[in-house]
Parts: sequence; C-alpha cells; structure tokens
Amino acid sequence: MIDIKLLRNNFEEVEKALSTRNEEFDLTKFKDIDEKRRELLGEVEKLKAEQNLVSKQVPIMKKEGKDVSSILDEMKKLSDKIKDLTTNVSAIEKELNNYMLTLPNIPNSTVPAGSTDEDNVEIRKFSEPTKFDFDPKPHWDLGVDLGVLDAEAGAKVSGSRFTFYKGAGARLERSIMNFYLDTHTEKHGYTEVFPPFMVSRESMTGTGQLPKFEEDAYKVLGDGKEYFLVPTAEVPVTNMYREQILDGSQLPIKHCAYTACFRAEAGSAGRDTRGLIRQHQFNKVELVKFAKPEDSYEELEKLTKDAEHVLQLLNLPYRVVKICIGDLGFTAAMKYDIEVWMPSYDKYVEISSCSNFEEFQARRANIKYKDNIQDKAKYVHTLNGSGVAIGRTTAAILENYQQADGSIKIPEVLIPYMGGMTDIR
RNA sequence: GGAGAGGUGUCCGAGUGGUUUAAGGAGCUGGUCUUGAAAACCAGUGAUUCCGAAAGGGACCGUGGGUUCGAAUCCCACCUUCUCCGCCA
Repeated sequence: MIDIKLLRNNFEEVEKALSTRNEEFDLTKFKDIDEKRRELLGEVEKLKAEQNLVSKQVPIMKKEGKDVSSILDEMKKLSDKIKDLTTNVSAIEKELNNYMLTLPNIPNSTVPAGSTDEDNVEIRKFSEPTKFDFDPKPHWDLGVDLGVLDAEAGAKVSGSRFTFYKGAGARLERSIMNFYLDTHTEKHGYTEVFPPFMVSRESMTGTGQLPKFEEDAYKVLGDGKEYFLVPTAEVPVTNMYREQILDGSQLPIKHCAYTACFRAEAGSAGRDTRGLIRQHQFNKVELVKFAKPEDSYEELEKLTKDAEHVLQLLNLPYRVVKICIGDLGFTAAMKYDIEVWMPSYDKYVEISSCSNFEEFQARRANIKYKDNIQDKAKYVHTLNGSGVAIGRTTAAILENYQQADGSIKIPEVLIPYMGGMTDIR
C-alpha cells in the first residue's frame, strides 16, 4: 500500500511514477473517495464531540435534581444521526482502503526504464554457459531415462504440472533443500523458520498477493474456514510480524524458510509444460528480511549475494539482471532476478527474485519499528528473495551436470548430503 | 467433541452503566540530593490512530455487531490464550 498522504499531497508525481508500470489501476477515483471521506468524518466527529460534552453534563444535572428528559429526547435524535453517519463513514473507509490495496508500489527511481523482460539489465555473470561435446538432453528426458522423475504418475495422481521425484531424484531435491538451509543459517546468518503452508486471507493481503492475484492462489476450505496454500514462504514469514512494533536494535531481522509453494499458474497455459520449471507445487527456500529504511538497499545487495552464493557453491552458471519497470511486478520497489543457465532452453531461466518492497508490505501488514521507547514508530522495509528455487535447481543440475554416457555428476558440495553418492546413473 | 477461565496503555495490574479526561505500580524523561553513580524524593509522561496549518476534536480496553442519552463495564457472535476430560498421527 502506498502512503495515502503522499498520494494526496503529491498526486501528479505519484501518478507519473506509477504510469510507467505495466499494471492496470485507476487513479481517477482517488480524489473523490478521499475528499468525501474526510468531509463525512469531520461531520460525524463534530456531532460526537457534542454528544460527549452533553453526556458529561447529564449526571451532574441529575445530581442537582434538574429535569433532563428534554435533553435526553434531543440526544436520542443526535445519537440516531451519528449512527447513520457512522455507517456511511465506515462504508467509504472500506471503499478507500479496498481501493488503496489495488494500487501498485512506487518504483525506486533507479529502476531501469522498459516494458518487458527484454529490457531488464544484466548486472553481472558467474561462469559461462555450459558447453557439451555431445548432444545434451533436457532434464525431463534425463529424469525419465534415469528413473528419477515421473510426470506421468504425477498427472495420474493429481493432474498436469505435478511430478513425482523418485529414488536419487527425491534425495537430490531433499539434499539441495538442506544444503540451502544449512548454508544460509551457518554462513549467512539467517535464522531458520518452518512456517505453516496454509495462511489466512489477511496474510495474503498483507504481503500483496491479494486482492489482485486471487486467481493464481489455491484456496482451501475446511472446518468452515478459508485458507490459502502459500505461493511462497514470503507470505507466512513476513506476516509472522504483522501488527507488531519491532525493536530497532534487533534489525535487520533475517529469516530463511523452506516451504512447498503452490501456484495455480492461471494465464500460463501451454508455457513450460514439460519438466520441473513450472509446477503447481514446487519447493523453495526463501530469504526474508526486515530492515530500517536507510539500510534496506544495502540489505538488498547482501540478500542477492547470499542467494547467488549457493549457486556459486554448486558451480552453476548464472547471471543477475536488474528488473525494468515494466517487468517489476505489483509489490516491488526494486528487484533483481538471478537466472541460471538452462541448456534445454538455451538461455538463462529465473531461479530467484530478490526484491525490496520498501514500506509497501509493511503498511499493509502494519509492521513498524522504533529505536527508542519514546520514539514514534516507523514502518520497516521488507525484503525477500528466493535462496533459491529447489525444483529449478534440480533441473539445472540434471542438465548442466549431465555426462556423455547419460549419467549425472553430483556437485561436490552435495555429495555428503547424498550419502556419498557421486553420480546418478 | 465436552467443561471451565482469561484477553485492559510500553509492561504488570485495578476497574461490573455517568467526576474514569482508565486507579496503582514499574518503566521512560526532567529535577533535588551526591565528587560520581545507585538509592530516595519531587515533577512530567498513552510511546496507538484519524481529521486539521494550528488550536482543537475524534477513535481505540481481543474483533465485529447490539442495548442505552451515555459502554472497558450489559447482551450476541467471532478470534485467540490457558486448564481439565475425551479422541487422535
């Protein structure tokens, strides 16, 4: 949510900043709703002030033995009027709030111009695209040949975009998960959390998945309640601190978390239908930070490097791109993508998104901090990034580590996690 | 699933319809005293939120409704924590 005062007082500037985005929203309604709300609010507050004043006098007059019945009659009318107006005020406040939730974040001024992912700017590269002296296979073929992936079983049991991992494939996925969590906790100073995989509507709204992207979320109904399957650990981990004022000396707070992630992929029909790239359920380790505003961009750089580091340890070729305005997404103020080299696609494929949301999520979720007990609480900046997607890592390892004989070499750092296994054949 | 008890400001905690603008304490800020600190004493203090340039006013006692001229207080629903019983991976 953007700052309503900023929008009110600097309307043209905000409008200009948002107009470059590739998002649909309607700013024309704002002034109407906002002004009407303030007008109604002023009116009802005046009446309440009168009511409070008279209510204080009534018991005194009673004590003095005066007849208050005519005053009470009048107060009854006033009370009814206040009730009517209050109904109107809460209706328009709800409208305003719902409206504010539909506005995307204001991009940071250093975000490059552009409209599609073509316009993203490459920042740095690690290693070079893998070269083969044989015809490399895509991971979905390798998976079947080696008996480690079974999409047919997934389709039978659940439907399209579900896959069984089997044997060494299942263990590889689990090894990567543990390797990522161990690295981020032991080497990068993140505190691990294991969050719920189902969250409330409030939580989904707090991080910005709702109301705009409801069609992409899985809803679960049970025990008369509504839950959403987490699309990313960002949702439960960020909302862990919802409605809280944090101690400034504890910042930055750094968490890493594994969850399965569930996405409907509405609008992606026909895209990446084969392999592990776009599943309805996938595994991911997420990095989440809460930082002071003045530190948040430095923390974004560090977070991105922490995510990159695990790919370096796996020796997977990747590049980092800075996302342009048109590709930025609804909630981010700035975003880096880390893209791993995927031979079957013959290009770099996103394996991590690292974003600074500034105050956008903190406003929605009401997460503040203060350095001193007597200070006024300020909104924290929230950040997160994949550290990194596990399923896509499995795919990248299968493809980049494949050998001429069809076997897969296990990356050195994973061998202990694989119980000493050095290759899959 | 059954029975019961709670949720009050930064924290602890009082408060069962109107001098409660939420008692009292802790904490915090300032002061007195002291070489300095601690202690003691004195004074101040919602650090939440909305409208407003300000003055000022409104909201807020888990959340949402209701009763009333007036609700932390009474009624209803919900959320949540705890205790006991039952069931359970």
